[in-house]
Amino acid sequence: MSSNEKNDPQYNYDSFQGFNRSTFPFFDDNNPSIYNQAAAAAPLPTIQGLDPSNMSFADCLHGSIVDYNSFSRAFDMSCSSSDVVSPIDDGSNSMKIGRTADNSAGNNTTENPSTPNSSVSSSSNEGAAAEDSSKTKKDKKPKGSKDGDDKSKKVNKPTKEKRQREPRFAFLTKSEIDHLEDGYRWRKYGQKTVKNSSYPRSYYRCTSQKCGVKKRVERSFQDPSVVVTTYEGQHNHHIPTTLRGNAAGMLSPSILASSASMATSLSQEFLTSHFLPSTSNPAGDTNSMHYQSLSPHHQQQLQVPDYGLLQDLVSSFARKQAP
DNA sequence: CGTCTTTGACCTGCGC
DNA sequence: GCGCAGGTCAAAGACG
Repeated sequence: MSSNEKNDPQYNYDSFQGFNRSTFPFFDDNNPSIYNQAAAAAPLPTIQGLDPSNMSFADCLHGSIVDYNSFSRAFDMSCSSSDVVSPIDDGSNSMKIGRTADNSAGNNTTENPSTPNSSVSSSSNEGAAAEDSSKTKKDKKPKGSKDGDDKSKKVNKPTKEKRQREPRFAFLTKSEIDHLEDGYRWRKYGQKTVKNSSYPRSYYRCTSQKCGVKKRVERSFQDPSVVVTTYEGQHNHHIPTTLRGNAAGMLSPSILASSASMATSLSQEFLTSHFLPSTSNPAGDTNSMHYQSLSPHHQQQLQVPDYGLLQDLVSSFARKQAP
């Protein structure tokens, strides 16, 4: 955790990799859940450039379909205001994402080769780099070895190229479940305690080969009922069909439409989700991330599921979209 | 047996 | 340069 993150609640945030009505189940016109009904009480805006009927949350994560920026701009609802009080602005939950320097360097090393991020010019090389990186890492000394040479080998990667972060987006979810199903399969590869937080941060990686998407899951220190999920990178594959359980179908609009129970379950998880993207970065940094903050008004309402709040957010979005 | 989680060690980047 | 904190690795164990 860097001190600047403590001081700046608006963490650098990269381009928001997509959004659609299906991201929130109640955006799904076919979703019979009560949330959908509630949301239907007021017309929902159509997000520019999106086909709201044929995208899933996974599509959103896949991120190759839409212009993220349109949504990012749309949801830039409080970044410039003075009422920014992030529920994750306690330092404890802050990501180590204040790496604008890294990002601005425009280097490429690891991560998902499929990213459409135009800033990544050598995607193929990037993918290769990712594999090489993992190989070299695996070549490192066995645990417990004290050989200094091995230690140097462990860092057998290009040293001049700073690590480039994938586009990331985070959202808050009021849920008792830490690891929310999103349709993809994840392998947990690490867990760290976070400074000033009693809740650990878990690190997940997509289990699909050649898919370097990662995500971090942690609980908000200030509001333990809120799960902060941060995705990094974009999937270069479809949702696995061999998921255990029903995760693969949970986020498919068509299945949502045919399975009220699943839809309801999902809706509960996402009921109080708040996507907090922002493109307010004046430097146009494409590899940084802003954790958009909620206004006190919204924060207060975050305490309880409130359809009105969701509509509020949507309305705010609609206003932003209006010319 | 394959997959996933746990967990301590190690690496990296940043601020001082 | 040093220390801190975040991020990652990979062996070991758990689980189905």
